[in-house]
Amino acid sequence: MIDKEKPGARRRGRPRSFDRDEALDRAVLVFWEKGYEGASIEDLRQAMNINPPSLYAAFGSKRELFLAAIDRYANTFGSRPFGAFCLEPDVRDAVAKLFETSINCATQKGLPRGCMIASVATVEASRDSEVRDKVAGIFALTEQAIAKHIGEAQANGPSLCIDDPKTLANMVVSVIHSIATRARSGANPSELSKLADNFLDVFFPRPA
Amino acid sequence: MIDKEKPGARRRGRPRSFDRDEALDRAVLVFWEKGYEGASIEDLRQAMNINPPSLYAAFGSKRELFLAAIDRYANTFGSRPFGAFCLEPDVRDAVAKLFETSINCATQKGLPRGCMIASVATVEASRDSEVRDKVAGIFALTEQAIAKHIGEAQANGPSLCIDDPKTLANMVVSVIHSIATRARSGANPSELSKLADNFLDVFFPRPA
DNA sequence: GAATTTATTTAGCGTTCGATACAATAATCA
DNA sequence: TGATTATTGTATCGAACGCTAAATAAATTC
Repeated sequence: MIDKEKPGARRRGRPRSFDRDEALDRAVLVFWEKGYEGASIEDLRQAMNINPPSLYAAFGSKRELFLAAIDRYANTFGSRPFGAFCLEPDVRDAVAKLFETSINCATQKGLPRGCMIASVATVEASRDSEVRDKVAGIFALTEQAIAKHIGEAQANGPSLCIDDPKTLANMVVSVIHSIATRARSGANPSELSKLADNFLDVFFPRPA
Repeated sequence: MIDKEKPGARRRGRPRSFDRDEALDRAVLVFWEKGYEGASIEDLRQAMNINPPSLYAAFGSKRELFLAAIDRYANTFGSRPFGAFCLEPDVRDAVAKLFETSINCATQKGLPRGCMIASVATVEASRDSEVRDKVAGIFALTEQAIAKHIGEAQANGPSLCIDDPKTLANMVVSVIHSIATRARSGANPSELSKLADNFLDVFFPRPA
């Protein structure tokens, strides 16, 4: 199922008239907004601006398109908060930035609410073990990466109230889960920021 | 749309051959497992053990059945953790019990994973404002009720690291959101218990 | 008992679902 | 240039979708 497409070396046959990743980005938005079952092939092909045969030739099936869309989301929207997080050397600043960008992503105007993985894919995880393993893997990887950065930053900064980076990362991801859930159900950014600030004050208490 | 059925006073016409709430309980399980769009009328009527006309006569439409199922879930499975929470006079014990029962409910064998509201209804909240308002209302009510009990218990117990009950309740609900999300994606009870314990230690630090 | 009311069973409505057959098109390969 | 290979647009396919018409059954009302 791995696309061995090499950008440089041209392949035989009529070339594809659309960019695969660009079409996948459009599909991500549809799944993110409507959920897996709620998104029809007609919805998807319209957003992707292609016909069904092109969709099936490029992605195999609706389910495979969804699996690809999960990965695509993880590598685009999903990784933005983590990118911002890694740019901050101070642990508290980093987590604050992680929360802030997560809130922005989950409530951005013109985009679906919440998180495509935590909010949408998780529902399908109940019936599809491949989706479940993918989601669990993404959660685990994210948590590990956050723990790693926390551990590194911790070595160069002041001691924290939670000494184990893995434990702290686990809690930080939990907050993000709630941000996604609340954003999807209509919470506005200011509520979510207050939630994030409260957690920050508990995890990283300012010296009084 | 309110069912004015009075249990005592018999109504005219042929009586319903099934119990409405019992059928609704079966529908809850189907929606909880498969999601709104993933659950077909055929799935539902089979689980409810009735024919389509009976389903539509009793509940109106698939969407109205779903809305009724959300309320039903909130009043059955959804309220169990809160019930256990309220029975504990000590705040820390109460929150611990809340987490424990939430984990049990979200990972119980023979039942769907996660939370029907946080995991399933939230996805539909994106497209259906009535679902969104319902979910947001349930979240808000739960949080208020938790805050109230915390406030009352706080008056009779030791002071907490977070003085504002509303803030603490907000955080507690956030942890439950993550429990639901993780359980749906395959996390086992012991992982979730560790998560809960870590939060408890932060919210309610034991005197060292 | 006859009329009325409501729920049930059976069968199937029109629509949309995910997915494809087919012929035309556009590239590479020999 | 002709053969080969892959993608395209058009037009659907059979199945499943949400839902309902019609006739029958079981209760109350008069």
